[in-house]
Amino acid sequence: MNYLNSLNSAQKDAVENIDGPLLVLAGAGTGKTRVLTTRLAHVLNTHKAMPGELLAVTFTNKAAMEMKERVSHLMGGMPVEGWWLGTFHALAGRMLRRHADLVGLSSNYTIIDPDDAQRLIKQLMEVNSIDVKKNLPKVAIAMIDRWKDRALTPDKITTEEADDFANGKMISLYTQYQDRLKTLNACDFGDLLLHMITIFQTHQDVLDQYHRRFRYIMVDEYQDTNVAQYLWLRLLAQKSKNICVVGDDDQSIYGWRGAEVGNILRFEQDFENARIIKLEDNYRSTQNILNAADGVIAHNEKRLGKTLRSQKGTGDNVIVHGLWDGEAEARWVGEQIEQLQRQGVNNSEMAILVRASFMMREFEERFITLHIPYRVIGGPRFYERMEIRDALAYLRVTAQPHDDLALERILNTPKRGLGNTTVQRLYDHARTAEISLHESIWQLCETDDLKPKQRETLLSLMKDFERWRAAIETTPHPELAGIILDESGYMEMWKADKSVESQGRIENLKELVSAMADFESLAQFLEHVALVMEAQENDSADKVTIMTLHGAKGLEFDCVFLPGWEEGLFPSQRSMDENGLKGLEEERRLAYVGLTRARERAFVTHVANRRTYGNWVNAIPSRFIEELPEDAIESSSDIQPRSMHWDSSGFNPAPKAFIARTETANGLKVGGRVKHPSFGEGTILVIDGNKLDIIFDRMGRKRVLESFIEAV
DNA sequence: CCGGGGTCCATTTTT
DNA sequence: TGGACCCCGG
Repeated sequence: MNYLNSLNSAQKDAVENIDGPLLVLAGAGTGKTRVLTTRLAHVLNTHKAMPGELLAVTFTNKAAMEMKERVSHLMGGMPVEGWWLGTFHALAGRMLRRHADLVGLSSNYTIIDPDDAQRLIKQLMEVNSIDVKKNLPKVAIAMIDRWKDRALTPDKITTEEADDFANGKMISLYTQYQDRLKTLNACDFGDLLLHMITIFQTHQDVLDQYHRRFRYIMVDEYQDTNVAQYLWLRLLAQKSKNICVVGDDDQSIYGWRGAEVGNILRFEQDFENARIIKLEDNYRSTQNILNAADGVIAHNEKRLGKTLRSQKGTGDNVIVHGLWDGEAEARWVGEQIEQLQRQGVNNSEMAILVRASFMMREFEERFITLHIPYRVIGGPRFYERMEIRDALAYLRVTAQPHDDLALERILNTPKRGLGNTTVQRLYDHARTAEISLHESIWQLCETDDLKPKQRETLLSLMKDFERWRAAIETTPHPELAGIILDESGYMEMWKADKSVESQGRIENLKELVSAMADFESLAQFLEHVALVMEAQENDSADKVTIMTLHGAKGLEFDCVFLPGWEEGLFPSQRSMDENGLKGLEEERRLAYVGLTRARERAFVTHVANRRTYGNWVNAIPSRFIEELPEDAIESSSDIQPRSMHWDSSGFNPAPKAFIARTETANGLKVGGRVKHPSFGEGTILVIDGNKLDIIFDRMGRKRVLESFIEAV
């Protein structure tokens, strides 16, 4: 097989060891994806299994898509439809469609998104007279999510675990939440796995069916699995024992979301006669970068341990640089970027990886003034946008009348005069009669509980939905979606809207409608959208990337900037307070992930003064900086020794006097209309020396240099 | 149904 | 510091 020739011996070993449990411990940049895809192709090529007999699991849709493409390519363009290759959630969801009745759902159940889940728990908390200000619904839903991560159904929660939150009613709330979901014929993300585990544990015949089907199981990013995912895999693998997991314990950074590093650390004990193959040849980074990363991660106690060997040579030292404050840091990074540009590095080969998103703004502002093109990763996703969620709600109610959450969302959108009082009355009736909102509306419209105006509006809306529903059979679904958005007045609402964003929203809606054409039916589209819909990145321009360290996992760049390496920020204080040593070790893994994203150059910075929540605080360099091996780094600092004298009070004056003015030397005034060569027109908000804060009509608020601005 | 003003609060977020 | 949320007055 010629595809084996390009692999090193450890990789080849991992590809050819097909039977029995196998852990591939794949360090950063050691060709993990390549091993996984080649192995899959190898199983097929050696006729050990047919495509339908393989189960391949990833965490992200992106990873799943990439894997499909690469395997298909290796197999000479073999079609991948119908393969059991996807995310945990997509695969479990697909199984659950077939067996939904075993957990009291019907197969057309809806998958609710985190936003709906939060609204649902909030409603329940209010019904239970829990003060939702003191007990944030966000926290309640997080508790439930964490329980689900550990495969704990309400009956398995101990009083101790539920603690005092929500007047000690969390267990009951969890039960009510699950009941409510069942009534709604809905699942949240965690349920997809949890229900399947329940089914496997209570219906041996169903489990047998999958045992017969799946001869080989492969799992990517195993270090990020939670208990539920682990149990699901274990149940599926217990017969064939042919399970191959790939991962890196040093890159486990989602513990706060329920991931258990323990799963990968324990693999040998969990699966008898398991083999471990370590991939330690690194094809990505220079040895200096690897030494730096290794020096940091070596301080962690709980790890399997491996040492990366660069196949690229020593390279440059990792730069460590201290600066006065965040502004100086952004300025310095900007200068380095300009210098690298002059050396011929593409913008798209440079990235700023921050610990927390609030740190992004300072870089954005600086890049705007310097005209460095950049892209921020981590804004709201396509399907999280208001207009998309609204449109989906219309489609969901059309497809499934009893989807209460969707119906509630659009009942008064666009405004129809159905205010809070009406909705509350409908809900009260629904609850007492134990019926859905949809039924409740029909019933109440036959009484005179509601005012005639509301009754008419509701009846007309319900008739609209009936009409659209009837059209599902006869009208192609993208066309139907267009009709719905039109006839409901939703599209009109945005067309009439004069705000800056409305044009973008209309375009998003059009994009949604055209995206539907890729699916066979409305139902199939809705199934897909809940789990998979992503913002399409049609932005191929050459830009510097600004993103969080978490977002950067799996990516690589020539040059990586790692700002904010300060105690309290990185490692994050909260992480350490809440999770102690475990938290600190996860932060350290984050540092490891950050450094190993770099191919050629890495720049670590820290500042002496960081502004957080509006006040200035002194900062000391992160302990991770001390952990960097001296001979792999080159250290310098702009911080004047003088600055060390006035610390400790916690209340320092701002580093620079800020004198507010209302007019610039050239006569531009606050409130005046101006024009910028790349951002278009806007209004001056604040004047700060030669810098202006301007609200641009199309781009929002930005800080720019006066020299680029002219009055309109 | 809207906007003004006060208050409270702050990480990371694959599905 | 600034954004999200809520209450109240028009």
